Amino acid sequence: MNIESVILGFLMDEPMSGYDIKRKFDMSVSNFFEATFSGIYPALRKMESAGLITKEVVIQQGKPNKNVFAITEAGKEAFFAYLESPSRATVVHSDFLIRFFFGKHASKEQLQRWILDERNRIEENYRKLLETKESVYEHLTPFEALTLDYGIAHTAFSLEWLQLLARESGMEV
Amino acid sequence: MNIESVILGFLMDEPMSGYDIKRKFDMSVSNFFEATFSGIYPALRKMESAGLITKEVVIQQGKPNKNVFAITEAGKEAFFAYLESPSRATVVHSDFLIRFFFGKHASKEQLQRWILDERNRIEENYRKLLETKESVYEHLTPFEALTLDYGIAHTAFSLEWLQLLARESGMEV
DNA sequence: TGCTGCATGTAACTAGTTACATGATTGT
DNA sequence: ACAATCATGTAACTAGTTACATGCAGCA
Repeated sequence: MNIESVILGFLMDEPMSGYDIKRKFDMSVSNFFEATFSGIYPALRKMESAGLITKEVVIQQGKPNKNVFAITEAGKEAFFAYLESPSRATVVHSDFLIRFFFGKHASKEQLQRWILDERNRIEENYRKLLETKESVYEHLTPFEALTLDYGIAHTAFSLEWLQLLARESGMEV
Repeated sequence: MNIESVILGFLMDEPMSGYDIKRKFDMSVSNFFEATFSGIYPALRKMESAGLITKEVVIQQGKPNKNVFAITEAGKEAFFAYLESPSRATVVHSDFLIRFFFGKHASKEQLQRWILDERNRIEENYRKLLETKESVYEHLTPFEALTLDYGIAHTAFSLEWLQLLARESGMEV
């Protein structure tokens, strides 16, 4: 999976602007695939050149104009080709776990800071996911809803383990 | 965290060759940071130029010679500077969850394949982690042992959820 | 007066991956 | 005969990130 496949997946439902796409990323798959504007805009341009999507400029009043992209037949084929391609293993990059692994070289203050920062990040994510669930859950496909639930369960799991790691490494929690 | 910081962390304990370092990656932090030879060797070269490590050629009988790298004072400082630097959020890249999210566009056969492949990967990882635990657990620092236990618990969690996702999306499991 | 939201993009860089390339030894 | 282990590396590429750059509308 790369950013292009995911954008094509979004455009399977409805045409969107780069800005819409960014919001869609943040509200749906950001827990297992993050995207930035600097990744999205060049990707859209490239996909337009390749004939996978078409651009239409929409004039708005009181807001900047926007480029709305729609998927083409070639784009749909590319998306289905992605679904057919062999799936790849999940990749995790955890700075927290790397640091914790080397914990014997760290001061108690450093350890405490890492745990606190990580907890804050996870808790914020947890709140965000619950909020998303409340606001859009009934409009989701069963698959989308399940990935959201998975995200919530995963966050809860991480939080519990973080607490365990804190306790076991002598932090007062 | 980048590959250099992790290599420095390994070399804090003992000098190692690129090959040793690769094995160390695979046996310890591969669940939250993967590395390949093509990443390790250039990194070692760069770190040697920067004076963070020194190289010593060790002649072996019946085996190729190896370049053994040891951390320098400057290297230790760089490692401690890493530990002091602000920690970064965990990044997950899950092809499986992206595909599952777009499940409404997939055939039952595709879904089944994705779930099966993912299960095989997780189960293999689970076996690997248990094996690692059996063979080296007593030689680990408490921090290393805890990250290993976390990995095992996390794998179990993923497996349970995978089963749930399979059931909920109409797969016979 | 300043912040947030809407909206788009480029330039320079970094950090990796994939594929290629080699070769001896040990075990099955 | 073949695979696995030990051992090192380069070249070309990809896929992103960070920082920079702009500007209007609406709200407080």
